[in-house]
Amino acid sequence: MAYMEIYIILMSMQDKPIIVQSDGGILLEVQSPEYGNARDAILPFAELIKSPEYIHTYRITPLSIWNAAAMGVACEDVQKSLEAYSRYEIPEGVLFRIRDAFSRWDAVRLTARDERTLLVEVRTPEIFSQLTAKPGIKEAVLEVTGARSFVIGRDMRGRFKHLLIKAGFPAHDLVGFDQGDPLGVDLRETTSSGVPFGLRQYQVDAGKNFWAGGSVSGGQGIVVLPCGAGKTVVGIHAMAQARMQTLILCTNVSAVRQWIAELLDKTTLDPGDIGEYTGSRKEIRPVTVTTYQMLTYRRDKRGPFEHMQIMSARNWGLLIYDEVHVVPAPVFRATTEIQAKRRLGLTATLIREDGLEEDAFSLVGPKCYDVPWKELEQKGFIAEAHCYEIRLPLPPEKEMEYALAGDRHQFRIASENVNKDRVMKGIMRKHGDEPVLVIGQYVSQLKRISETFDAPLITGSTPNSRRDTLYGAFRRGEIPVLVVSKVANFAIDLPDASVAIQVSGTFGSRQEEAQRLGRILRPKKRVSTFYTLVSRGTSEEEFAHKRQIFLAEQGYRYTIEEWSAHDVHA
DNA sequence: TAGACAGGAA
DNA sequence: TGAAATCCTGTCTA
Repeated sequence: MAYMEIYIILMSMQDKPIIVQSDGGILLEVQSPEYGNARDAILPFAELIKSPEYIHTYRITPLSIWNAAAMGVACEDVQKSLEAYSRYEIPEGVLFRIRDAFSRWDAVRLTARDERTLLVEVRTPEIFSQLTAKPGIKEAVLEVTGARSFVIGRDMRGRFKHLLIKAGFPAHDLVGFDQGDPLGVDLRETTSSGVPFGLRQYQVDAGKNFWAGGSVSGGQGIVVLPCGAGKTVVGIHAMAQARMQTLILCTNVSAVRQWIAELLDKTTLDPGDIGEYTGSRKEIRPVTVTTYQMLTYRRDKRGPFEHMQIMSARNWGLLIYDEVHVVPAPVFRATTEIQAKRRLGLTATLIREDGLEEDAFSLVGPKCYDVPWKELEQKGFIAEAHCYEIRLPLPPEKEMEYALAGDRHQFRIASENVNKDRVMKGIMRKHGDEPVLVIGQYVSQLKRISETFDAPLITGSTPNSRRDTLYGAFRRGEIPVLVVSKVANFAIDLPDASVAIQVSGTFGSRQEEAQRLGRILRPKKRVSTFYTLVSRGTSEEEFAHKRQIFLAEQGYRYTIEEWSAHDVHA
């Protein structure tokens, strides 16, 4: 394998753990004693792309540089970090592109001019002519006020920023924000159950960064924190600092309820101050919590968005985008219209697959905070977890069927490999009396497992009342094994288990994996163990790699175990 | 007022 | 690449 070769080459050399490639890719050796330091040094300006066992690949993109620049990282800092850990000289082309990206940051400034217009100032006359020739931007120019400046309408603020980033220039937005109607909200010193409540240092820092820039540029940005690090608390903190009416957007109804529960638990707000705007309730209150689907609902494809008006139903002072990496495009479009509102995005990972990261950057805001993992590790805020990928053979009688099947069918054969059942038995024996959660993708496979192990099964068609009963019984230890389908991705109320076994994964995205694993690997007293079962030599291995990216992103180490047919039957 | 369930959307 | 989950609305029942 190629990775293995690279690994051998790396191991045979000196102690510096990274190699910068001419395409901007960064290879990081995981086994190096300097791994942790190098990772924390490059993470502010590079994004993790691949994370197989020995070598992780990061990438530097214009967007990753702008995110860094927005957080106050300078070009020299990037250069120094790379030089400190790079085994070889850094390719000149890469340095050039880093400098170029930095030079584009702050090359275009947007400031308030009067009640109806904004002033755009660009760094050089060359950039001026380049931009004003662009379709869309050209039409937006109301008046040219100099060789490097022009005027646009206030209503163009979002559209302009969007066009600008597509043209390769992130706008530095210094226009400022609407005041928003006031809201009397403070953090409580003890939660409703009497437990002392205080912000953790990194939550304070995240809040500080979000407001950095004061009245003109403070109050827009994205805070990146791993699962379980208390993103909701960061949001609540921002509300308490803003003291303005707030609209909170979530991915699903469970998250809506969770937010409301957290607000009641940790702030001085009354139930009457907080509204739930979902399918079952339509409350608009000083603090309103809703779903993205609610906003994007339309009766038929060409019809209007029927609930989008809640964006302007009140004079909101702050918008919070929970899980900002999954915001649907229409919500971004709506967000272009309301650039005068303060906006906080919360996420565990900025990366999304469809290229909407530019929208998140230009319309919600640049990244304003992420935590060095080491800090979380040292303080025990990231769960201690052991992750195993177990590779096992297909049963001999399935091999021919697999070889002859089409791509789609192959994945299913690999997923439903019956050898997995045997391996599961072994795992359960090993963990004795610990509660075990079995997670899978195909309901038919899960049914089989559920029957084999005499364990209850929860799928999408399981009514909520039965789910609650089963969750409760599992939590109390009355049920040793619980089998769940994709509901695990969304169920916030899924009980903690210290052992999870994933028997089939998805074709799907990293976000989905992130969601799923994040729920399981929540910080808890006991060390958790996570197993992924993969059929060796099948298309499943490829998808397993995607899953590993998340684990590495969250700072987890994992181990690969190869099981032979003999091991499986032992 | 709450719930259960069907149907459509993406 | 496909399967299965979500949310919303609307209707019916108690």
